[in-house]
Amino acid sequence: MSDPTFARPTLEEVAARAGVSRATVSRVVNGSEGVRAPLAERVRAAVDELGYVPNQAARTLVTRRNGAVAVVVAEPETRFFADPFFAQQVRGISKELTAHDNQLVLLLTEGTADYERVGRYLAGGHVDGALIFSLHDDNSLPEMARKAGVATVIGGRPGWSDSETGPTTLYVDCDNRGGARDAVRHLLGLGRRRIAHIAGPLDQTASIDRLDGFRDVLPGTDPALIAEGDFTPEGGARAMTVLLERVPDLDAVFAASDVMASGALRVLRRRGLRVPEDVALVGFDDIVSVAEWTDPPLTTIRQDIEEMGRMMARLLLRALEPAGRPEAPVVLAPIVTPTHLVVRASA
Amino acid sequence: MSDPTFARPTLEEVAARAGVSRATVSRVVNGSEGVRAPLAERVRAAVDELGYVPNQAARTLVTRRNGAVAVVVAEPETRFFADPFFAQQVRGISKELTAHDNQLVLLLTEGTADYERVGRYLAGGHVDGALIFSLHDDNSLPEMARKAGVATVIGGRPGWSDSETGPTTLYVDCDNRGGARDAVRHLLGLGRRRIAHIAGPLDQTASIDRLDGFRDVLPGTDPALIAEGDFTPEGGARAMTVLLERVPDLDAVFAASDVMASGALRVLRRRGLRVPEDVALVGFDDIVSVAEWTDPPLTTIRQDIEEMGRMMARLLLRALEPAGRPEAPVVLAPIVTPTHLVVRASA
DNA sequence: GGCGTGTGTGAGAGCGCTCTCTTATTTCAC
DNA sequence: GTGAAATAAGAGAGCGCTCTCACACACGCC
Repeated sequence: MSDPTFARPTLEEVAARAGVSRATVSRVVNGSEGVRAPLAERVRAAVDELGYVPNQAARTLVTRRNGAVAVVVAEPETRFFADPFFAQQVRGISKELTAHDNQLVLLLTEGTADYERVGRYLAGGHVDGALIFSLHDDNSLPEMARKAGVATVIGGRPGWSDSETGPTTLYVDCDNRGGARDAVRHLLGLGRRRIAHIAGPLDQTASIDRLDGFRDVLPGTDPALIAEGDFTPEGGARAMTVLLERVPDLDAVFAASDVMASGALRVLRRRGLRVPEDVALVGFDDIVSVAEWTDPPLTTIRQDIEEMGRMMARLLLRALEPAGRPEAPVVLAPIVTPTHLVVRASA
Repeated sequence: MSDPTFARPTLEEVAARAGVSRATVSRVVNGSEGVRAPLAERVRAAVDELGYVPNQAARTLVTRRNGAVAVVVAEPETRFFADPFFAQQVRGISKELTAHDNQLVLLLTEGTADYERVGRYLAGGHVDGALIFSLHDDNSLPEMARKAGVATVIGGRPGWSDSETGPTTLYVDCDNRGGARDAVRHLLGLGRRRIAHIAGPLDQTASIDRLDGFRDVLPGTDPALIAEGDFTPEGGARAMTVLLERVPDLDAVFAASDVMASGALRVLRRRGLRVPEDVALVGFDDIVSVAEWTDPPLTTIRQDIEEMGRMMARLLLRALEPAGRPEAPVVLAPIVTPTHLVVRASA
């Protein structure tokens, strides 16, 4: 199958065929200046005839650039796959990366046992940079990347302060807190007064920030109106059940994700509660395949997930650029994207 | 960020520190025989002290092995991400690959324009093998891999015959046809007599095989009872709508995927039809996050998707092994895994 | 026509590793 | 104790590429 005698042409052979030196072929292949047109043409012809493709390993060995970026997902269990959120983000990353001729190396970890493997991989110089989704308040993965001298951008605001990890930890996140405020204000505007919150796991900054936004608008909310979920439909359902037990007359729910909102919706319907008449429901994320397809469709806080993935990739690529060009100093700073309310039928 | 002065130790430096030659260090690092214990110990100590990690590019340059496998997903649009099916499969692949110290390079294509890029990448010798999900009846991607001399395993039975692509096209698929037969027989056993089928897109072999299984049990079925979906909830809903228009008194539906079944379920409920009392519904795949969470939970045909991913990786890795060892000839053949009926509440 | 100046091309080192081949050392039979 | 066989360690070439530097050759100036 993988034919060991499968000989790819080398630079040397192309050079011989075109009657020039290796250096000249290299120049043409890499598009650098200073090769006279007719010569360049002859080289290109030789490249085509031989079907020459540069050997990346050899190139990497000397340039110390891989043209590859690792996407590290630290998710002990199924969440990476269950949640369309990651999927969309990876898609954005993939698009941006391939647009700049970079490859995406996917590193999934199952529990902290895999961290060492990831660390070794990053240190091995396989990739130029890393995009890390380090959920749960744990900075060991970014720390490894730092030690390995690999540029890093984190998905989501990290839960640790900068002083721990050096000057600037780059990350891309949406305005979770502001979005949550908008959600709650919308419910308030609808005349709802007993508003509950289904939070995400509170070891993640996204969950914390959304809860903080909720509290910004409704300070001093009865703790009975807040239940913690886990960003799964099941978790949303469980949290909804708990909330209804504690506060049977609640008239609105702000769920910290669409996926949890969909779980909550099932419970509400099973209890015979009408949405939005009896209970208004707002989600978060605007994951179309979820929010538009619940019954009724979800009012939610939209964040452009795919674009955030793109931004992560772009930020990393910029961090990777050689320092030069002082006339256009590269600004490297975390990015926080705006959110906005999308009103559908559920609230 | 990515510190250019970040100097990783080389073999040479480790050798100097341990007071041995480069070759000896290499032997120790690669675990080959013939280094006396005390020396090996000294080398290991030097490796640890210096934090030496082999440079993969240099290694690849001489061994012609990358320790990386490409996962190519040819899906013009959102399906890769919308459908948990791929996600689970990738997870299985990832597990198996990392267990054998191989990396997963994810290559997503958006339309055929990207094919060329993928072809170039495969030809560039970046990866040892490729796992291709080439949906739609199109063999240009596997063909590219073959031309590039890259070992390949396809996800799902390819739609072309072997004569087109040489001796053996390796693939892993489940017994779609047999599973479909089981589904329909189950409905028949429940006393249903007007059984409809929501098929997947019929340019994919999985859809065709499932339809064939349906027809095996119910030959000569009225074409009005068969509608084509697209493996999305929306498509399932549309197909269900069409079927109800054409055959208002149907009493059972076999959907070619759980995701489509969930769309169909919504339509049924909206029409006031009870499941399973009025219409029995069977899905396919047993995607837990879908099948267990519909209302009622779906009866479906289970295939072990993650395990299939593992098998793909394992098969590829075996194909990659050096030819040697005639005493244990490596058998390389497509794999078809069994399916089985999982009875829940919907039928 | 000699000399700088600039531009285009070639020669060659070297990236970090593996692996073959050679040399040094040990082991054991006689 | 000697020599052959077995084993351990080292020397060095070379994987395919980039990139610096030296060189060749054109041009315009005095």
